[in-house]
Amino acid sequence: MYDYRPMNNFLKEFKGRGYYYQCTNELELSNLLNKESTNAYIGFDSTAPSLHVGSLLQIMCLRLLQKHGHRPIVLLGGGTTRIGDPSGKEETRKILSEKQIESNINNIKKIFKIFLKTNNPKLKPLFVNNYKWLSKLNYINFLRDIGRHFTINKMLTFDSVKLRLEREQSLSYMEFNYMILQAYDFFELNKSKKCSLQIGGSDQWGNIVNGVELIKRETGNHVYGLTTPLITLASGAKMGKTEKGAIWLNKNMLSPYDYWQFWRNTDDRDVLKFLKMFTDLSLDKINNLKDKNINELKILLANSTTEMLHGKKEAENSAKLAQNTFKENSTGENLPGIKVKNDILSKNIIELISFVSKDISKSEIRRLIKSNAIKIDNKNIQDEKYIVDPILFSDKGFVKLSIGKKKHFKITV
RNA sequence: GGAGGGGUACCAAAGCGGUCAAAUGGGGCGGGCUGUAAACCCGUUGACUUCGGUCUUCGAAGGUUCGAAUCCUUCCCCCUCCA
Repeated sequence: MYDYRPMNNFLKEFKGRGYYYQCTNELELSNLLNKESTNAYIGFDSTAPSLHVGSLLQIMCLRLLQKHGHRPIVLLGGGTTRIGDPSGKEETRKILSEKQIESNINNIKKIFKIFLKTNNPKLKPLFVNNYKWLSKLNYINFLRDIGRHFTINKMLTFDSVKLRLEREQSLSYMEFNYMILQAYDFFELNKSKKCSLQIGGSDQWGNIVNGVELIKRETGNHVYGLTTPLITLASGAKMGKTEKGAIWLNKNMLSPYDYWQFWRNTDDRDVLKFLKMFTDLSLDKINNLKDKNINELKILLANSTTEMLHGKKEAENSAKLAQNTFKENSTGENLPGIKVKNDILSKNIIELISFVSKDISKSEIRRLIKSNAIKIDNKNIQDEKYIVDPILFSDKGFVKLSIGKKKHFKITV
């Protein structure tokens, strides 16, 4: 029997933007979303004090959901963070202290408050912490009521488990239970928050399906799962972590300017894809942009993404700063300033750079100097013993230090 | 439990008594080209340095030796095959 009702708009856009990978029952889900405002959840890892760009796709899913009149539920896993998802992990994860997890969760919440801001009280994001219910579980009851729905035979076939076993890496009983707990989370949210949809990365498929089945068996409710593809860059690398470090979403961990730069430096081949995935620009509009100059598009991408996270003003400042730095080769007055004490300044250039960018070793600084990478006020410095002349400070009050072509600092005394 | 193979820098992988701070590839960084892209080319890639050198690294701890990543002993970990 065919159902000719049109596909739900959320799903349509979800697919159009490239978010779609798999769904447990697309047709039924489409009908449900057409019929009523639905609550949907995504769980986020709380092992770090911020989320990075790797989680952005998930966040965008919730944002899209909200745009289409459904309510996002953000699960910050105080409970499961204490255990650690074995999916994709080679080894057992370190266990964090409660205090750390609490503080992580609070920081991460800030990100969602930005992305999921709304005036409609019905669509406000719901924050839940699974520690609340997982910590109260009674072992015997849990085994009897929930555990009976899971067969070891099946659990052993899940990739997260299978891979570990195949490689003869140890998988603790604690981790083995992760998938059951995640299924239980969904069950709990279905019960208490009427949550009928779980979204996640494609690696979460197994965990999500478990939840869907558990709910069907326990309650007879039909709920759904939806997964997003793993985004790989044109270069083949995973998104989110560069060699310079993760692209964090919290301002205090990565400046808006660096965030802007991350997007500005997108590989040509990824630009349109990212515009669809990570901006609010309509798909029609993006399709019309195809022939535009690629660098214009990258700036558009950087502006849109930065504005969404850090606000219009920060986006504009970043764009302006980039313009100054790269196009006009300016003196750098808008650069983030770094205060340096006189005694460091009066030593030599190596000490100065070492102070400004403390993760570069002195040997490396020497190498950089030899390879023409260091500039003061756009002038190449070739002498290791160079000392910044105080006169340079006198007219504008600062000096621009450049390390390579992309790192620039405004040095003040 | 038995037999064998192995643990080397960010990763992969050579070296198997001195010439080893350790070949090669990937990655990173810097330079060139350009468009703050990709591709390509060149350089560089333990730390400190008064640029003469000095110090610390080859699973861990000991030992042999003028000298050890390389040989010996013990220990830890991983892999393959058999039971």
